[in-house]
Amino acid sequence: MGAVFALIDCNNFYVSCERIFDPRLLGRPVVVLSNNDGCVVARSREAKALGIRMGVPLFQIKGLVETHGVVVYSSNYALYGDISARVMGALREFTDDVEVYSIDEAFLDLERCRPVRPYREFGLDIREKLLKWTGVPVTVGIARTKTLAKVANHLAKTSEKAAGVLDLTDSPFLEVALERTPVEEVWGIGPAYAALLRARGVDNALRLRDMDVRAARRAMTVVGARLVMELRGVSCLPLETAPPPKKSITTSRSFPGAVSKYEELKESVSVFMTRCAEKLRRSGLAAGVVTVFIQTSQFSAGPHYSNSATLELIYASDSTQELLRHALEALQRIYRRGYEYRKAGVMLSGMVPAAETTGRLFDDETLERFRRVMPVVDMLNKKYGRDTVRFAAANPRGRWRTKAARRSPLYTTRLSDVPLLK
DNA sequence: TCTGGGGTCCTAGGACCC
DNA sequence: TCTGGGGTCCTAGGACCC
Repeated sequence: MGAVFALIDCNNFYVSCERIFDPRLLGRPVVVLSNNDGCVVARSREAKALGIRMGVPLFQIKGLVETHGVVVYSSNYALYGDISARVMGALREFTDDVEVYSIDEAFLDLERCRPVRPYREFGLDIREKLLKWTGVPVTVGIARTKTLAKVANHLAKTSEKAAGVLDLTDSPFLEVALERTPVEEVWGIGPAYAALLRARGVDNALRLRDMDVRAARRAMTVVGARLVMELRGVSCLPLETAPPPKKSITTSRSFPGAVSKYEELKESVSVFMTRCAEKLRRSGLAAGVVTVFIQTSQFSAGPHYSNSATLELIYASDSTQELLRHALEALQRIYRRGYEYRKAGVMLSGMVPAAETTGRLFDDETLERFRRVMPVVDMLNKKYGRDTVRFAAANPRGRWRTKAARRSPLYTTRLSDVPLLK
């Protein structure tokens, strides 16, 4: 018998994280904003009920926020990342076969959980224990393929009767479930494919399942063909318990206001490169390609400019110092005076395992010093806090710094922010 | 009138995910 | 005034090579 997939999805994850530490938020409309306090990226059930849509800019719902006392938070990724790790850790109490799919979702193979109880019972157990252990409410969808588990999860969220768990394995309800799932809700169908499918009368998951596979392939590449098979119960997407190595690492930010000066862009790009290099070393990788991009606002009326420069390194590196030099060279190439920049970013690619970096022809003493300094910097910053030791160019307090006016305390990751019991 | 053919690599763009 | 960030995969088409 094949796998039985359970998709565990945290409900309104960012909002749920905030609620753990401030129970007064229970029952109230709460939203969490994207970087720079720009758009809504998470909504409590009450906020959804007010008609606040995903991705809407904050300034467009100001009226609603005031009238209904919506509680607004800046995003607090340190907190969400930490809670996510706890949730995933809790899931591993049930089985080692956990695929961490995103910050708030995981797939499990229930066939490999012992003892095998009725799947629904198992799902209810997971739900109850996760709530008790982590404070995060979750929804569980169970089916014979990942795509069907997604469908089950989606339905479980909206059905009272499901009580947070829906098992569609060998279910007489399967066809009804598919029929009730609008085509755009299917995993892998975005706006473009949805429009294309609807134009052909394929408006729900059942019709998509019964679509000719070759037609699906023509319209949506092999991804679409695979998707149709998955809806038919033929598993094409296996559980991936070990994450594949990263192919690229990006750090980019929008600025809260216009940035025109080269010096300020240089500061921001230096900080972005520092963050990228930190992530790189944490993954045990070195990068052979550095890309820097800068752009003006896509919404402003003024003159637009957007450009990027990519540099290929002779030797892949994981040293902030070295990568920084290349990033600033790239920035110089694309910087033009007289524009109001609103966003910049750095991307690393061409990854190789750090341990396998090519030996250099002139492996001199200076280079060896470079190589030794980064682990020390990482260690100090881990112990005493980010940017305790940094390169002079990377000033994290510049005017370009991301706005986060309503961020909750770093409850779980900064000692001085840990809640006190009184 | 006819103007080689086939393989590989790279890139840009488009689609999707959370 | 104010509009996020970080990823992946697939394909077509051009460059290049023999």
